[in-house]
Amino acid sequence: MPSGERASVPDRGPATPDLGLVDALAQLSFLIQETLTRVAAGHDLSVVQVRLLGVLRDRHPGMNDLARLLGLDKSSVTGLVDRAERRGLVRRNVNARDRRSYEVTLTPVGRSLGRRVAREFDREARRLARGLEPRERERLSSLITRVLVDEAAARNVELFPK
Amino acid sequence: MPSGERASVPDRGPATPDLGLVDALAQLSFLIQETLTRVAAGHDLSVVQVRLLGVLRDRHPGMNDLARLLGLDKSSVTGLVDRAERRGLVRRNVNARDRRSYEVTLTPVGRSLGRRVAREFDREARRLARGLEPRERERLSSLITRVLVDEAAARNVELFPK
DNA sequence: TATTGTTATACTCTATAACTATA
DNA sequence: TATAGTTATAGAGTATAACAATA
Repeated sequence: MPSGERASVPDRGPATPDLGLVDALAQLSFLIQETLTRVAAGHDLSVVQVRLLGVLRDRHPGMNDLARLLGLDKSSVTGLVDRAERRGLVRRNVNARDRRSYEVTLTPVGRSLGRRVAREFDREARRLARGLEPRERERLSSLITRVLVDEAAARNVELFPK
Repeated sequence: MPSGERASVPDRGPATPDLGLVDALAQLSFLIQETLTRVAAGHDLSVVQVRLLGVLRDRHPGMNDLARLLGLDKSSVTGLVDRAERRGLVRRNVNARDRRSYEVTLTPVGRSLGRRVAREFDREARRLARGLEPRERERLSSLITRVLVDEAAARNVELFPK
């Protein structure tokens, strides 16, 4: 049930409007995805290609593992890796122990491109929160982390790697 | 500059881990989009089709306006509306005043489908925040709204319709 | 001429089903 | 047989460029 409370800080001009939790979450997610899409596009990458670079940063999975990690069918990953390989961002290395499978790894170019995109996204995302006080940013980060931790637990997945 | 603050509330079991603002925002946006994708897919809709139904809820724009509202090229909107029209969700009505353009409107079926999807997404989104106290949900909603209000202002766009 | 919309074309992303090669 | 991966195919979604019709 949506409660009708107003914000407790009375120093925000007219009325401190609120979108409500659901609309706020939805619109925020579009804003973040749009930001990521824009940053990625600046390097001729799609969001899923950026995810691929991110997943490979500290892993060298096979195509099947990659499919699981990205939540895609393995046949989708074939094309994804094809295109990234054509651009010299990743490599399929033969796996000596199981000749059916590969080890997909980042090339130096892919790694550095991934880093650059991550850095830019970091900057843009912080820019979006520039209107919040440091304490508020902490609170926001903490509340969102709580939501993500709960969901990870519900899915029996670990949110914090290593 | 990334500040190194730890969470200030010391009452969460082991250590109150925090993803940091940027990762939290990114992962949250993927979680929300995944949720929306799943709900939409349950009705054989894509996220952009859901957005189309949403945009048409209280508007009857032309194809060009629609392109602007959705942030797409008008040629992309042609296919989008084609597919929705084929399914009986929207209609292209001739515009008597300008015979070059249409008025795109929801059919009753499209309107009711949009409502159903919105209701389901609402439920799922609330479910994601079920681990937060009511006061915390308010705070989260308020902080996100602040971010969105600031960004809307920066873009000179109005966030609250009507 | 300018605007509204479509068409032609091309590419990415995605899935399902059938296939190959290896285990 | 079971698993890892690819191929064939199909379709959504997107953009650019060229076009038609209307203003």
